[in-house]
Amino acid sequence: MRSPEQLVERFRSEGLKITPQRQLLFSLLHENAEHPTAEALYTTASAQMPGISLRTVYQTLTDLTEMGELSQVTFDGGAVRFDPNLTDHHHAVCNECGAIADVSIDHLDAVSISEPNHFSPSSTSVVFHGTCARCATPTSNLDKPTNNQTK
Amino acid sequence: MRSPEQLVERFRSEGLKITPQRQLLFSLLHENAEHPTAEALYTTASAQMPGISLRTVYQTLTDLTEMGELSQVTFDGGAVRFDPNLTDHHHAVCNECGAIADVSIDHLDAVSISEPNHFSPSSTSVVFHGTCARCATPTSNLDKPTNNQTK
DNA sequence: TTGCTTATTCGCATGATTTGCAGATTAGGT
DNA sequence: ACCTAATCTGCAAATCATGCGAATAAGCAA
Repeated sequence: MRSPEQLVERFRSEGLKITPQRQLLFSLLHENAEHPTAEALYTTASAQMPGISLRTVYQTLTDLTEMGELSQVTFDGGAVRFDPNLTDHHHAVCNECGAIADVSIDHLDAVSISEPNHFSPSSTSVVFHGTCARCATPTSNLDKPTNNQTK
Repeated sequence: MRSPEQLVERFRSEGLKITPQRQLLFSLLHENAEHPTAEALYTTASAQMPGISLRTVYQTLTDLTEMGELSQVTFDGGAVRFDPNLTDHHHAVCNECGAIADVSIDHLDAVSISEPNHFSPSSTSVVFHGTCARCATPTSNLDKPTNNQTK
């Protein structure tokens, strides 16, 4: 996703309005690597802007997604998560705390479908499930995030 | 998933009852490569057993999943799909018709997470999006399945 | 600044999927 | 045939997401 400033430009150039709600969401999403759900963003946004509607959060997220500024990902049937990282990347989901990390992958080009399924892939997504560094460390079980997993 | 006969044995040995509803679902799932949703199974089951409850379908699918006889997969935020194929495999989703095919993957062992994310993967899942053979063939646009995609 | 036009916001209703619950039913053993 | 626990079923309810219309406000023009 572009910077809030660039998004403002883009919205203006497309005749869309710059509302405080949108500006807040732009900033909350900017370089956000937490893959938040709409609800999570709504909670955060509400703290800074009491009264903002969950409907508006969904609307803005949908708009940004349609504009290609945001991508949506879902894991294990939970709620949709929003990812402002538009670079080619994949995900690692922690089985313990549910945290989702962006990961780059080596040698993905070597991967191919075995048998002749006559399927032409236009995109490939890889999801790792496992234990994240924080949960793997027995020491300092303090500051561990609670399980964010939806399912 | 094991054969209906083997499942009957397993259920019996665990003190579970062999009901006609369960037997029907065993047979509908056996070697089913369509990755059906609970609703789809309910529709098919209802044709053969009018009156069967959607709740029972969900219950049985959940039971089989907990027994490790079935796995659940979701793509693009749609409804959960059930997969009786317990072998190590991955999926190809058609952007046109939404069909989901099981695929085996070559050289997956070569894939690794780039940077030191200190993440220990316990499992890896790969999903290809693209065009399936049937939708790629301009001829015989007859017998094409309608779009099954949930989203 | 004032006013106008129309995009946006907001709240509520609705839809889709899934699970909880409790009473009715039935499989399987005695 | 009878008992008892497992199962089935229907309905309520939870969760997540979208449609809709009325109220609001951004951006432009005068």
